[in-house]
Amino acid sequence: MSHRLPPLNGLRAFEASARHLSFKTAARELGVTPGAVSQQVKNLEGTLGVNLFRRLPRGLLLTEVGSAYLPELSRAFRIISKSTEAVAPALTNRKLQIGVSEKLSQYLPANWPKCCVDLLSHVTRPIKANDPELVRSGEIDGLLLLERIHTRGLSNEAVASICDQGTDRNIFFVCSIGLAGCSQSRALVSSLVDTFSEPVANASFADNERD
Amino acid sequence: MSHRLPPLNGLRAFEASARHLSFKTAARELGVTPGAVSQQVKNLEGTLGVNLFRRLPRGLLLTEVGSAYLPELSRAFRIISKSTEAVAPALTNRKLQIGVSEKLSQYLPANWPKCCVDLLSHVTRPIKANDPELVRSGEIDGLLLLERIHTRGLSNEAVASICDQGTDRNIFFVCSIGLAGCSQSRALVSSLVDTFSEPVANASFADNERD
DNA sequence: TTAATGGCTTAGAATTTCTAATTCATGACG
DNA sequence: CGTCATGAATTAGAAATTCTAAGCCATTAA
Repeated sequence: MSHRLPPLNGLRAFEASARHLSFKTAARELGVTPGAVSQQVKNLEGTLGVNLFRRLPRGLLLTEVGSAYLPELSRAFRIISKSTEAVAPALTNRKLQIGVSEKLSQYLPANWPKCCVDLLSHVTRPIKANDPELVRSGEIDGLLLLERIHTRGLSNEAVASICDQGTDRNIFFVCSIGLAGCSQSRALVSSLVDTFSEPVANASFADNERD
Repeated sequence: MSHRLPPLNGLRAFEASARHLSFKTAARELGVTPGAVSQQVKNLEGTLGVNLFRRLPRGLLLTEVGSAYLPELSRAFRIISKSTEAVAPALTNRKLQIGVSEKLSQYLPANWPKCCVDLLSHVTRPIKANDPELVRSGEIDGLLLLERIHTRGLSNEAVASICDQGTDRNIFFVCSIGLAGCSQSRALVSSLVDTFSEPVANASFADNERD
């Protein structure tokens, strides 16, 4: 029996937006721009012929239809998610969701991490982020910054260095202790080292930054 | 809580292929070419890191992993499908306008579809038609034929078989992808199956037709 | 040995999806 | 009131994905 299905990516966009009641935050979760989410949801509404959200100037409200739809979709996605985990334990070698600071992203190659051999099998495309709370909350797995910041309880290592307007600056990798040194982290770190070609000397550097 | 989801279109391709145990027939259901389905599934297997099918020279076999995965996915898709119908009734309350080929109409009961219980609440009385362009243009919703025809971008499935002068022939149902599997289509198909009393097996003989 | 079948592969085309930039409406605040 | 900041809507064009078409291969059947 074949299924009648609306556009699946639109559903995913809707599900995330509805959980956050925000295209903006949904976009961050999905790793795309808010405009993309807005378009996906709009397209979904178009094919369904109903409105799922009421758009407010500062956010979203679910319509009645939307709130009837959401839990079902969440359930379906949860089934997919769980059964996928069960079926492909290889995914526990899952890709890490990485955050990169605005500043640092200017120094990364245009379509990093795609440009690094094999790196995309270890990390997803990064979102813009500065906040280690995102790591604590599990929203992202790791964070790359140009400054050392206050990260009690999190691993925070200088992993490479770049030259910014004549002065050397370190790249710091923030992640949970448990993730430090896992294969994905190692792949990430060594790709950064390669990219910026000069491995960081070991003990000196890490401390010339403010919090 | 965000979901870690594999490529959704790949999942749909896998689910259809697994039901049919054939990329070729799945492709018809999905309205694309077999190559496209093959690619989607392969890509899915790649991101999962496991094989879902064993490819035989003449068809497919589910791997252990694949057969554990299939029922869960079917369940998820069914949830999506049902909740979508519930949520967008505008799309589902409408009777489908059906076309039937001259040839086939000779084999249908005299006052079909009136003779089939409940079918008239799902489809209107059919017009005579052969041309899938009418489906593309939206002039009709579905087309019943005795031959497989070229229908790029449309679903085209063998749904029942009749005996025509000693030889078995299939009845093909052409409709837009979006309409495949909707409640009306299901009602139509199952009434045909009932009428001609011999359900069509899924992968085997539905395919000895050329386009 | 020949024909047919169904999956695989590949380049390039077609389509979808995304980004980046701008616009708009609202609410907060001095 | 102005001025800002926020978040959604809307574009054109770029980027990425997905599809087709055509040829290949191994297998089966006649």
